[in-house]
Amino acid sequence: MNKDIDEKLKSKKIKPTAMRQLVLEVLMEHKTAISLPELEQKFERADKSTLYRTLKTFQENELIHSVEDGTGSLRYALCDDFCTCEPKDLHVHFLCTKCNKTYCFHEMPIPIPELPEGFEFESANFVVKGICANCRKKSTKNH
Amino acid sequence: MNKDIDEKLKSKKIKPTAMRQLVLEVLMEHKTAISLPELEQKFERADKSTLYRTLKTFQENELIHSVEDGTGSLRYALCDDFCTCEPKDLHVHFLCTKCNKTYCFHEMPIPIPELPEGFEFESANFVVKGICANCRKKSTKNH
DNA sequence: TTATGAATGCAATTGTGTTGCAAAGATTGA
DNA sequence: TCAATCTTTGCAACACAATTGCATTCATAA
Repeated sequence: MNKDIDEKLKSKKIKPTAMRQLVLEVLMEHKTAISLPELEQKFERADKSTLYRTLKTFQENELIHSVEDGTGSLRYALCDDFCTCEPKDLHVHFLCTKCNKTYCFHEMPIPIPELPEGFEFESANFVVKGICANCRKKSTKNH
Repeated sequence: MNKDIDEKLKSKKIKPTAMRQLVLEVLMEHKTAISLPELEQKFERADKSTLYRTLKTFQENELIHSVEDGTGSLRYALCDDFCTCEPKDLHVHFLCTKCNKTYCFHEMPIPIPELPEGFEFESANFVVKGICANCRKKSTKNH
């Protein structure tokens, strides 16, 4: 079993069960944010609620964050190493309307707008939609 | 029946049926964005799928826009008079985590970030979460 | 008036998220 | 080492929003 995985779990104080190791492995291999149903399909035979609770645990311990990308299902992605899921760690996400993948733009912080009098900021969800670089390339290749 | 309502429908080329007049009336009275289940509750006896299709029609004809506010259900709100639901008309929405209302900040356009090479912008959904002015007032009153 | 298309109402289905509960597994203290 | 306890997992069931099929009703135009 990959050493990286156990260390990542340990650093977030998550008990490294076999299931959690497997889920984290999938999350690390997957370059884009993944939904619960998608995660389910990555396993031959795994229980939905176990995966669900695994993701919840990961999220509570700030190993992953979730994105409401408007596809109807929440998507989850690994946090950066020093992410503590505070406003400073919020970043833009990009949903490709062609391949339906959701990218984390970790290096692109969400701009915090000046709110009207009396409104108090807590968090934000910023999803840009369009065509990703990969799909763009494909669509212009045979042209 | 309110003259405003018929004119609004007419200007968007929507046939003014009784149902549509009623739904638009509710949308105009409601100051915040409303979801399909919420809309359903505004009527004694109205069919879900009719309301659903009414909202779809309104949206296709750019009378209303939808927000994915992360509450699990899409919310709909009236567009500004000259809105054509293009990128220029995109604006920030605010979800109050206390009263669960979603506000349109029509005067606050969504900042369009510089995307990485090859990514193409189409649309965006920007939802700020926090405490709204109304809830803030309430919570500091008896203090 | 009749033929046509649009709108509505009802029932059923899909898909995602969530919970209850019992079994299995891990941990701790005697 | 064993028993008691807590955690995790697997299965079943449920809640809820969104969506579709189909028959009926309604509006419109020939």
